[in-house]
Amino acid sequence: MALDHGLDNRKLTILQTIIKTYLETGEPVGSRTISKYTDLNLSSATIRNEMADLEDLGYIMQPHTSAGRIPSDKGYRLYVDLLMEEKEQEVIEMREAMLEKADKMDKILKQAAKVLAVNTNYATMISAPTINRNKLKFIQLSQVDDHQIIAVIVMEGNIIKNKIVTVAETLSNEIILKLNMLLNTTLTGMSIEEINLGMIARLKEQAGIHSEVIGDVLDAVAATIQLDNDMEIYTSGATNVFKYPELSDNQSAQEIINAFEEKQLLQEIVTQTLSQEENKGIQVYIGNETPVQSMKDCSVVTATYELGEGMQGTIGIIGPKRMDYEHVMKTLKTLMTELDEIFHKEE
Amino acid sequence: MALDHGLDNRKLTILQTIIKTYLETGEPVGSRTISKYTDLNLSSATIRNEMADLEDLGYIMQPHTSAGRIPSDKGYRLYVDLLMEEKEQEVIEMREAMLEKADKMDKILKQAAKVLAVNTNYATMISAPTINRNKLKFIQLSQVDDHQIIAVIVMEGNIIKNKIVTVAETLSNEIILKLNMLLNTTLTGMSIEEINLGMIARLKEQAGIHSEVIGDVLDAVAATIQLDNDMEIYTSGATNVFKYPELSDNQSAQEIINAFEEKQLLQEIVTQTLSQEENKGIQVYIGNETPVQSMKDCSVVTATYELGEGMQGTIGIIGPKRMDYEHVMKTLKTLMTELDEIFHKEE
DNA sequence: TATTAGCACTCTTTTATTTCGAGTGCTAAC
DNA sequence: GTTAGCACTCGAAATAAAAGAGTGCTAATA
Repeated sequence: MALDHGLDNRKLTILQTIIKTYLETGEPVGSRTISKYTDLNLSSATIRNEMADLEDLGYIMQPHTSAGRIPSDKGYRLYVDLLMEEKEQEVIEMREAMLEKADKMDKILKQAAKVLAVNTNYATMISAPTINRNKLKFIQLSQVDDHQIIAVIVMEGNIIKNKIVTVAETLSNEIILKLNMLLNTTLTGMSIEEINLGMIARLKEQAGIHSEVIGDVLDAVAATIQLDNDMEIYTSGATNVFKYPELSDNQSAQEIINAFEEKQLLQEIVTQTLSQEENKGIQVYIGNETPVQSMKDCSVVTATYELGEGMQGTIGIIGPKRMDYEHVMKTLKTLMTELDEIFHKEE
Repeated sequence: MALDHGLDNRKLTILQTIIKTYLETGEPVGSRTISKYTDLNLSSATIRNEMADLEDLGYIMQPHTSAGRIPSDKGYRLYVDLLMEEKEQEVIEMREAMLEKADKMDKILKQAAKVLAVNTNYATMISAPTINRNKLKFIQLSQVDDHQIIAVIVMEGNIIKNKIVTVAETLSNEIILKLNMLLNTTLTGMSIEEINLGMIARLKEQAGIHSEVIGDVLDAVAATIQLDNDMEIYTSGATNVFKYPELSDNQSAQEIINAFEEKQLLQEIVTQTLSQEENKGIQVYIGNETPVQSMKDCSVVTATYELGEGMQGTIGIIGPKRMDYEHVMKTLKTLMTELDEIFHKEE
């Protein structure tokens, strides 16, 4: 689709030049610079006229009179939308770096976040896939000692959770064996959403005198699996924000880094991203568009990756508004592909 | 023991006043301030003479001529050593805050770090107990699917580790049962250190045709348990460093926060702390005394907590050199006690 | 002999003033 | 429609001046 901005080619070129230059330098861009670095062959005066127009249209702004222009959020938005149109791909040797140390999913993701941060020079986050609709693959109770049972739950994708349940009575081996059989035959292949009260009631019934234990265990299982319980989020490169004066100055650095430490706020970004219906691709939040107020001076680029069966996680990059969108989007796409392949091969 | 500084009472009072005042204000302390705020009833001139002496002795220093004095590392050291002598305790309602959300150890520790950070306004870290000498409580293999076995390992203190092992051949239920028996009878109650090659050889022998599996599994177990693999470290309040101008200014903030994100360096502090023989108590590293160079402008206070059986972890507080040592040490002691009790009750 | 008042001196911090230059908007000419 | 030219604006950097906090030293004092 062609984008519906009311700009002729020349204005567009000028706008793009302003943005690109500003991305590099971080300094307001003046008319002379543009007249020199485009092949439009226009004098600075002409450029000035066009810039005045662009400012009227809201695409650029002046920090103060007699300064050059910087892109407004609207300007960035147009730029990004234009970028989105040209789909490109280019595989780099990310995978190597990622697989090197990776054996389990959490390590892969941790590593991916780091690779991404180093690669882009921005702060990055990756959320582990939410397992809401993910299926139970295997569940096992084992007696640890007289009053403690450990429940190990393996989900599709080899995500492992465990939980220690304290029970009042000591259970014999046979009983535990029976409970395991019962749990596995009933629950294996089900998603968390599908395990409802009726099913639990039926299970309890079948468990007979041990219905209490089953209840406790199921509660524990549910609690353990529950995604909102603790959505794992891996981050890296938070200190990259110091590389951009416009972020490191004020207390914005503090706010951003705090968000990265507490992870509470990052979670909101994830939730927001996953809730978008057409989330196949990449989303860009510029300035105030971000779901999290403390990042209103940043841009946030997110992407969703799939593990099949409705399992999906989010990758996010947080940087200054003058982020190198082109590079970021390309890198993100690559990473998504890589993750897809790694996880599908692993399984 | 009385400390062996060569200071008379008056000098000591003056030094302490300088330090305390500086802790509060962060500004160099002048002679007039001291003459006013002590009950020594001395004029500023006299104080000045004493201060000149103290400076000669290396306890205080001037940032520049005609500024007040600030404590030197040596001055802090004396102050801290004096504090160490007066043992105090005071139980506050930390436990509530900590137990509220805590069900597993990692959550308790995470929460503890947070509570501590909020309580002190410094950056905090807690390392999960290293399980080097910790004993195996229970081990269980389960078949997840045709070619994958999950090994769940429970250590003393209910620390749970798991690992998926891929096997070439499909194993029958009976065989897995047998292997479980074998592993548990042989290994339960042993510490990681005690599991040596001879034992592994014997196990393999007993496993007969499945010796290969046993070997793989044991390797996995060893790898999983190995502490250097990944020492878990929980942190909180890294952004507290912004509260102290002397840390937030330069790039020191960046370095510290980076250390907190990467955790690599924090690990060194932990290792260092745990390697001290007389580590029962609290250790204070002032400025250059710290094991980690990037924290040379900070003070690091560490404490060791015990979970019995040689399992121990470290709690650390990182803040400016003008840290409120008194409060920190008191809080740390309380927290240690709390942790001890919580863990010993839980078990 | 220990303490103190007094004073000149030092060095940072703050504030005010100046200068410089990048960039603009406007006008008039091409 | 484009451009050269010019006066004007405003921030940033440079410079200068003033203020203040604190010291070290000397000489007087108890």
